[in-house]
Amino acid sequence: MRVDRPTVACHRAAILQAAGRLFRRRGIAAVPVADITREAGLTHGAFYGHFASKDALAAESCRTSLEDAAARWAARAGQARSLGREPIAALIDGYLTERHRDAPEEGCALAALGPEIARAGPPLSDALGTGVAALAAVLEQEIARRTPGIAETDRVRTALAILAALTGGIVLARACRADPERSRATLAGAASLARQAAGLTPEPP
Amino acid sequence: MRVDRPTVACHRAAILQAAGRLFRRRGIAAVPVADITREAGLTHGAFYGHFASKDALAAESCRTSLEDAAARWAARAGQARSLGREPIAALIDGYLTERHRDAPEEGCALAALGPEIARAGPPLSDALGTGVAALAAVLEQEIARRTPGIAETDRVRTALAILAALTGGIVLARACRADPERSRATLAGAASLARQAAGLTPEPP
DNA sequence: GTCCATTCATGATAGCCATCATGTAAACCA
DNA sequence: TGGTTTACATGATGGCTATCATGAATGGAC
Repeated sequence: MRVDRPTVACHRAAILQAAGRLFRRRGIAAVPVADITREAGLTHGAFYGHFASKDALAAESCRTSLEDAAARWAARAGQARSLGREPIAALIDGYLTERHRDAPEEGCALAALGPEIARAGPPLSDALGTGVAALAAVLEQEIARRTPGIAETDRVRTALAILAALTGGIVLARACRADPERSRATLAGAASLARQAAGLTPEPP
Repeated sequence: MRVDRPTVACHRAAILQAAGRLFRRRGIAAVPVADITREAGLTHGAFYGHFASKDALAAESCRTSLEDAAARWAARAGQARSLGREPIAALIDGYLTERHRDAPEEGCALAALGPEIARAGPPLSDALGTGVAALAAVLEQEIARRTPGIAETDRVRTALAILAALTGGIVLARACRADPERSRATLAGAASLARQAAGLTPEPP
């Protein structure tokens, strides 16, 4: 049974979205193609009409997941600014939450899949590099806005330091999730750290 | 062919060490049991005499990898102190290196396998939690030594913040390894951040 | 020195999974 | 509206891998 053109685009998008969620929750290697298509409302046979291989899907999924995240970051920063709040603090507080820790399928692909993707070959790992650059660019822009005369070296380093604190905070909070108090302390500690890196006060509740 | 008792212990240790290296380089799911035993100088048939399952091996490997790392941290801190150097700075500088970034098989299991292990079931993920606690304990002890009157809450939070910066720094540096300059900037930025968290000066060449 | 338990190697077994082959029905085009 | 193309479903296929079964040979206890 054939379907019309818009539906085809819909199916492709559904596969991509299902893959993004399943990969982030269970890891790329642990998710069979059939699970992805089932989640998208199709069967495994439909897959290879939309993507050349599971690897190709993983690369595209990684790219779009991180680009979407960067777009959300930019939107959140803009919204914070229009409400008179500090944009970088808004990004930090939105990232280092228990909700993000507990729902990797809706969260950052860098924190959920960074090591697995970094080990992979160039098609996949390149997508990760591009995505990291996009996230860092959002932070750099906010840093430049806040400190107009900052040297490029410092701006880049600061953005990457914040990103490292965010990523590490979630990875570590997930790693010690069996000890809820320690896990919460991790989120709080990493948030203070990221604020310090950004030149903000450690605590603003 | 049977072997004597010390050799049996040797074989078991060789499997454990080979597993630790291969898991950290390629990921747990991506390493077949046969590769591990071959690296240990045996064949796949020998495996189940030493470990109940691949999962059991992974859990023990995770535990010993992280406990060894904690012991190395403690040793490095002690050595730094006896040389008149700041122990926490020595740990930070020893961790956030290009060598560590490029040789995950010799490095920290938390940075290499954190997300994969955190997704796993209790036997494995518990080992990760225990290991994180051991690493954090080393940092806490050094923090207490440097700031004797520090409140426990602050000590725990600071230790976890440093650990998050270290972990995130390596994960991020590996994620953008295709851009060497950015990757180096990540290591430098994360190191400054970790020093700040520890209350040290950002830069001591 | 003999016998038995044990350790390892070789060789199944069985399940999972990525990918391909085929058929069908509907969409698109003239 | 009829023919062709296309998207999907069903059903192989082949490779990989965890685990088990068997056998040989040696260490260790008496």
